[in-house]
Amino acid sequence: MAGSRMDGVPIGAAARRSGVKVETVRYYERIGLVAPPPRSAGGHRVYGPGAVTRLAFVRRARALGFTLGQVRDLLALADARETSCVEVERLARGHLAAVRGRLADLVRMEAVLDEMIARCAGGSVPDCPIIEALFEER
Amino acid sequence: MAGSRMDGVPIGAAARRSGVKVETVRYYERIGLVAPPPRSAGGHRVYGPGAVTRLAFVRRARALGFTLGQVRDLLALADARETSCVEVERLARGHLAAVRGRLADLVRMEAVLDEMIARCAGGSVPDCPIIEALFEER
DNA sequence: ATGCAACCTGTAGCAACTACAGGTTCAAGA
DNA sequence: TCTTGAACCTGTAGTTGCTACAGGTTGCAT
Repeated sequence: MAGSRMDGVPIGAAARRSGVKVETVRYYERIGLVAPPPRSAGGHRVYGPGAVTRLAFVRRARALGFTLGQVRDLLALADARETSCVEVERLARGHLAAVRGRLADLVRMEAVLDEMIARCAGGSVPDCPIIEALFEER
Repeated sequence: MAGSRMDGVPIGAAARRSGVKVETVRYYERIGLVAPPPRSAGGHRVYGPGAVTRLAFVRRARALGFTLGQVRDLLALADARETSCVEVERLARGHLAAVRGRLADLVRMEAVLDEMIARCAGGSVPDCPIIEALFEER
C-alpha cells in the first residue's frame, strides 16, 4: 500500500498539469533550469508532485514576463528561504518597471495603429495613408 | 555638376539616417527584405535616398511591432499601389488586435506583480508571498 | 604617403523555444 | 500472452530578429 497515492507521472502528464509543453520541459532540463527527474526502468522520466509544481512555477513566472535567467534566480531564492523576500521583492520591482515600460510602448503603438486605420476611412483611397504614414520622414 | 546633390551614401550614413543599425541593414539585405544596393568600385554598398527611406519604413513598422514577415507584406503592398489600401488596413487591423491582446496580458501581469509586492510588505517575512503566489495552484 | 575609421565577408552566438527523424517503452485491449 | 499504437526517448536542426566577432580591404583626410 505504500506509494500508491504519491504517484510519479510521466512527462506528458507533468506537462498537462504544469501547463508547460513536453518539449519545453525537456528543454528546461537540458539547460539546467529544472533538475533531471528519476527514470523508470525503461528510461522514461518520472515526475513527482514537487517537480510538477516547480514546472508550474516556471510557467507562471514566464507568463508574467520573467526571463529564464530571472526565473532561475527566483527558483534559487525560493530554495534559500531565509533571506529571500527582500531579494525577490527587488526582482519583482525591477520587473514591474520593465512591464510598465512595455505597457507604455504598446499603448502608444495601439494609438498609432488606431489612428492609421481611422485615417484609412472607406478603404478605396488610392494613396494609402497607412503606407504614407510609415514612409513619411521624421 | 550633375549628380552632386543626389548623393549615394555608404552603409553607415544610411544606418544613421534610417535608424537601422549597420549590421541589421546587412541582415535585411541577406534575408531579402531589402534589395542589394549598388556598390562602389571598392565594393562598398551605396544607398540612394529611396533605399534609405525604405529602411526607415522597415524601422518604423518594426517599432510598431510588425514582424519581418508582415513588413515584407507591407513593402510588397506599397510597391503594388493600386489595390493596396484595403489589404494594408486588414494587416494593420489584425496587428492591432494582436497588440491589444498583448496589452491585456501586460495589464494583468502588472496587477499580479503589484499585488505581490504589496503583500511582501516589510521585507523580512519568512514565507515570501511572491514566491508563494507563484507556487500556488490554479 | 600614411594612418585609421569605416567598410567588407562569413560565421557563430543569443533567447526561448519548436519540430523533426528515427528509434524504444508502456499500457490496454483481444 | 500477444499486439497494437500512443507516448516516450535522444539528438539535431530550424525559427525569429538580430548582434558580435575575426580577419581582412577601402576610402579619405592630413
